[in-house]
Amino acid sequence: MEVMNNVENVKTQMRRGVLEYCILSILSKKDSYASSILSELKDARMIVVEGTIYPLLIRQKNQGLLTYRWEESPQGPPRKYYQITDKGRQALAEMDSAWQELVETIRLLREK
Amino acid sequence: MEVMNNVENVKTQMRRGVLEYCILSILSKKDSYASSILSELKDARMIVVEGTIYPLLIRQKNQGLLTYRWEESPQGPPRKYYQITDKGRQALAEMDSAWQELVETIRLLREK
DNA sequence: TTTATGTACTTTGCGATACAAGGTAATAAT
DNA sequence: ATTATTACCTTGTATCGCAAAGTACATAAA
Repeated sequence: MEVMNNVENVKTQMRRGVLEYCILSILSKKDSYASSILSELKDARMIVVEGTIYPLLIRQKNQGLLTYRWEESPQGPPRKYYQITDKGRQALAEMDSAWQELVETIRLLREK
Repeated sequence: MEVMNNVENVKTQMRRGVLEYCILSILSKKDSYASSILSELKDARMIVVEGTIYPLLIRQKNQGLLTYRWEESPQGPPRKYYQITDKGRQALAEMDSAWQELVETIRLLREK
C-alpha cells in the first residue's frame, strides 16, 4: 500500500466512472476498433490501457450495446470493428443525463 | 450477473470516482461525522451507504487527509468528528483541477 | 426492570473491474 | 529467418462499493 499517490488514485477512479460513457460516445460517431479507440482516448488525455479496454468492449457487446465485424487491415492483422446498436445509443443518452446530473451535483457541493 | 441494469452500474461508477472528492469538500466547510455526511450526500442525490463511507473515512484519515476527535452527542452514542488537514485541503485543490479537467475532456468528446 | 427505538460506528464477504504483465498472431521490412 | 509493427486476448492482483450483520450507547415505553 501507499504505492500510489492519493490524488492519482482519485483521478484514476474519476476516469473509471466515465470510461464506458466515453467509448459509447466515440462509437456513436463512427465504427472503430480497440487500438484506434485507445489512441483517441489517449489524445483526449483519458489514460487507459489495453487490459482495460478489451474486456470492456466485450462486456458492452455482451450487453447488446455494441456489435462487431472483422475487417482486413491495410497492414497488419485484421481489425475487430465495433458498431454501436440502438440499445447502445439509448444507453448513451441515459449516460448523458447521468453525467450532467453528476456535474451539477458537484457544482452545487463545491460552491456553497 | 445481469442483476444490475447497465446504466445504474455506470451511474454507480461515476459516483465512485468522485466520492472522496465530495467528502473532502463537505469537510472543508465544517467538521462533521459519518452519519451526518451520509445525510448530506443523500440530500445532494449522491447515493452512498454506511459500508462505503466508514472505510473511506478511515482510508482518508490513514492518508493524513483527515483527523478525528470523539464528541458527546446530545442524544445517542458519541460521534467521531472528522476534520480536514492541510494535506487534505491540498488534495482537495488537486481534485478540483482533476475534476475540471475531466469535465472539459468529456465536453470535448461529446460535442464534436 | 425489561424491551424497543433511534443513533452511530464497525466489520465481513462478495462481485466488479482497472491495471500490469505476458501471450498469440498476422503482415511487412530487413 | 529475424525483427518490427499492429492488433487482439488473458491471467493474476489489488482496490473498492455495497449488502448484510454486528456492536454499543441513550432514551422512551411497557
